[in-house]
Amino acid sequence: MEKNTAIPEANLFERVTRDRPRNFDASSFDRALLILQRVLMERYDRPSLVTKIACETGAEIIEGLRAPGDELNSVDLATRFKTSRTPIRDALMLLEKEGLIDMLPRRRARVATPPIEEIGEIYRVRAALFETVASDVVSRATEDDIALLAGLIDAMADAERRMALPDYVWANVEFYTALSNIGRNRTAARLIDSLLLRTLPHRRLSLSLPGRMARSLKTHAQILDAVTQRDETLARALIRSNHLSALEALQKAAAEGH
Amino acid sequence: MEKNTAIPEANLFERVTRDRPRNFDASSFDRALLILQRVLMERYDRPSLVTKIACETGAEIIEGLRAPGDELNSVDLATRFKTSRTPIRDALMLLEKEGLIDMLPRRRARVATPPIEEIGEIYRVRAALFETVASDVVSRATEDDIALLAGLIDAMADAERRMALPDYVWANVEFYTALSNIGRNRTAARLIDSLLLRTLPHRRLSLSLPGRMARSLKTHAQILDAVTQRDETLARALIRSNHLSALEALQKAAAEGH
DNA sequence: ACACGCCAATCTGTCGACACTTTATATGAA
DNA sequence: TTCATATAAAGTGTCGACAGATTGGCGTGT
Repeated sequence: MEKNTAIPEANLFERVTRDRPRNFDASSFDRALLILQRVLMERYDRPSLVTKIACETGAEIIEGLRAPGDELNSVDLATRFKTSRTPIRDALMLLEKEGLIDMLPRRRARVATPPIEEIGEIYRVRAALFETVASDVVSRATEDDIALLAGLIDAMADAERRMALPDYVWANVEFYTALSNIGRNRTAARLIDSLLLRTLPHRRLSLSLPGRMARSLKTHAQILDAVTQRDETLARALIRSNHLSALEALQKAAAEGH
Repeated sequence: MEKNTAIPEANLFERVTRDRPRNFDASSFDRALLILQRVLMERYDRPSLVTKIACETGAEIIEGLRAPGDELNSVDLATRFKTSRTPIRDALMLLEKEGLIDMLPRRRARVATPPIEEIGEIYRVRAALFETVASDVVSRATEDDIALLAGLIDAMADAERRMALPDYVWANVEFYTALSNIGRNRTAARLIDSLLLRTLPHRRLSLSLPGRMARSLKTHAQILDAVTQRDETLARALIRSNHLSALEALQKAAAEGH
């Protein structure tokens, strides 16, 4: 965030999107935006100013454009989005509720730096939620649903072949989203999405370990099989297994790499 | 930060608490306040104006002082709490995130009226979360923890003997809170609390069915036994069973009674 | 009596302002 | 130099105001 103590020539802030770094992945950013819209707007259609700001800023966090610990200055944001600080404040409160930022009273908001054990909790809670979703999916999935899931597995396999990490991640997210939809449990889906948000900033770490992507793909294909064969127990076990290995990979990568 | 420019005859709103109905249960209200503080403040100590308003208003909803569908007028609230509308708005956004009220843009906030199937989702999701907590509890509970749980079971039994429905509910909540603490999974505990909030307004309906309280008590005693004997599978099954029977009772009561 | 549409009153979202706090900078002592 | 302190700069929470949207009542026509 540029201090820019000089007079803020309005033209500098003409566009809402900030200057993006060289390796900025626009399509990945848009995916992040989409998820955020789903989580933040909940009750569909509420294209308010506040949610727009929250989505944009949240996507910047998820995409790593803002690093953990970075400050979120409400007056800078206000000038950037050309509004007053009131909507900014509301948007930041939304992001805090989603665990993407921390707000302490009278202090600037900061991009969240979740302790490692919280990450573990998130994965385990998400696994538990997804197990119940899986039960519903197994009992309700239609032929069309299964075809849809199969298509997403193909997309994941394609990304894996190309070793395209961001593509794989988002195809994976789509797969889980599809499961959530098939399960028809809106409450569970909302919580799962919310938890997903908090783990997305770390996704690179988790999947970058050698062989992790291939293993993940294999497990997901097995999940699809289990659903197809209406094997609830197996589906649940696979979902749990995948979450726990993802967590394990993440912890390992965090321990050695970064 | 008293501006004090307000009208001097503000004496009418001197106390923040509104006029309570004849059957107002102050101790129950305080219990509700406590839970709300835990959920809304998350990061401990943040006794801001906003959270205070949110807790007070949320407790009014939980205690049934505001019926589902009731309007929450921000200017009325502002005069009542002797502040401007800005903190009121923030507080209402907090309550919306907890599912206690619905806010549509440009429309007045209303006390939430969750559809029956959402209640079902909440119970099932909560059951899933508590099952994972139960696993942790079984493996980590110390002798002291078990003694604490036993004490809470006694309190529940006492309330059941006296047929004191509110006392039973809050003892029950304390029991679950104790389990959450023993489980040491803050993420799960936070979500469980949040889901609890949404079901509390309906608690009377669920427990008022004849025999329901006795059955609930029995199940909880069994849960304690399972924890004592480190029987994870049984503990999980009992927790799930209790949630599902509570849901069933609620649906039945809703179908016939109200 | 009812439906429809206009009007006034009310309420919401946003704004700029202000007092107080936190953070950064400059100053001085060891 | 380094540390502590004072002072300036910047930021946050809250306020009152305003424009536009929403609500509910009133009259008109059928």
